[in-house]
Amino acid sequence: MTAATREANAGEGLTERQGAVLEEALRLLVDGGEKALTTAGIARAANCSKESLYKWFGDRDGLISAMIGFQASKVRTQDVAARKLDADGLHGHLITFAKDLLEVLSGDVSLALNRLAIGQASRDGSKLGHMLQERGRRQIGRRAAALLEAGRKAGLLSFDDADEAYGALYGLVVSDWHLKMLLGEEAGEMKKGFGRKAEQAVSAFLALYGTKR
Amino acid sequence: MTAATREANAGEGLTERQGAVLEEALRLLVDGGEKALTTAGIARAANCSKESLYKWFGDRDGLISAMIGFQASKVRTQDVAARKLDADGLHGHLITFAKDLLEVLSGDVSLALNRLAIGQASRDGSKLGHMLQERGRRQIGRRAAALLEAGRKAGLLSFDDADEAYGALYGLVVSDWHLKMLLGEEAGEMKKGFGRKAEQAVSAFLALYGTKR
DNA sequence: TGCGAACCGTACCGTACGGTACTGATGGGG
DNA sequence: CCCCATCAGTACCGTACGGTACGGTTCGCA
Repeated sequence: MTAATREANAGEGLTERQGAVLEEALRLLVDGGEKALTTAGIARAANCSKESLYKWFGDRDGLISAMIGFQASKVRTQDVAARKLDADGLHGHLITFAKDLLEVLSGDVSLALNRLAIGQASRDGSKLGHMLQERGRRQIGRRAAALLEAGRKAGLLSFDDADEAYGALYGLVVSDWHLKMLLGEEAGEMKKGFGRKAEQAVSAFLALYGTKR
Repeated sequence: MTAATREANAGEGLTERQGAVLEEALRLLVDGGEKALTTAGIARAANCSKESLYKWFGDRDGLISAMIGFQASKVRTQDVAARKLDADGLHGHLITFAKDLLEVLSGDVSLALNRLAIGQASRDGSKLGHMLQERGRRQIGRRAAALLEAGRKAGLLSFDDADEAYGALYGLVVSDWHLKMLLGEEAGEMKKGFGRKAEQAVSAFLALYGTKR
């Protein structure tokens, strides 16, 4: 809301100390959920004063926004090397992308932040929700778009609407696993199936959008 | 937790009055999110006393469980008529199923209950999450499984693992729309695209698992 | 008519949270 | 050596919630 919030949203301009505080806040959130994310708890866990929290981040919403921005700034998605692709290369890149996507979505920090944003979606006009999608999904979406476009340029993929193709890939890879994990299904048990799931999804995607047959 | 909770979970044994109270509680939840779901607020909105709430439902968790059971008991999924299927019939049933799935997932009561269960997933051992999946998703999943099995028996579909095929169908239909809506994306704007989305998804699914080509 | 159960409305209690104010300690710059 | 900014720690305030207790009312039933 205030200057402090705006500065936090920029993702930069954060003291190392402030980053450490946000790190501790994320740990609290992961361990105990939204209920554990109290200002007093953060101050206690991070050995700082509540007054400093309010000076740095404005209010609780600003602090949460800063947490999202801070976490997003740590996850940098490297663009795929834009070399020419053959069929095996595309297949491999798609597999890697699918595994990375499942890995990111099943990360406990990602799950905790998504739960937090979803819980607040009704009362804050989905400000956090938009932020999460802009900062998190947009990144991995761009990576996928670049990969799909490279596949099309190499004559390996055929689609009219890139968004539609990406939607199909995302759905085939993720299905309802994300929701199940958000609802509390043990992520540890599911991670063992990620490899098989990724291969099945990529095979299906290539059957739908691949030119080789 | 207590006898009251168990009775509520059974979905039956609810007085008409109690059903009306749960209806009002659901309305509060839809309108104002979890924060608006206070015992005092429910009592005020439903013109009942807090004491009655605690007598009927035990505690707040029991009341929420009763809300989930109550809502699930209202949504009865009619099994598909088990007549013999031709290709057009299967296609039509799949389209209907896809539209119904999108319609259910985008309903405001469904979204509100999913948000509530996700928000509590960290602190209640995912009790509500399991209940939501058992009572809600399981129903529509069974309907889909019956439809897919009928398609296979009619020689129109070919798959080894029914769960895998259902996962692909679900992913193609829903993609990331559910998450976007949970995060606060305006559901009204998206509903216009449901028809096209359903057709695309069913076409893709039939391209993957259909025997006719 | 009298009785008891169910229930509404409300007052009440303990607790915990968000946010503010104050005190004392530390440390760097003139 | 002093001054001032920063920050930790804590006490504090108002509020709101979950849960309980109690008085008053309605209604079914003998």
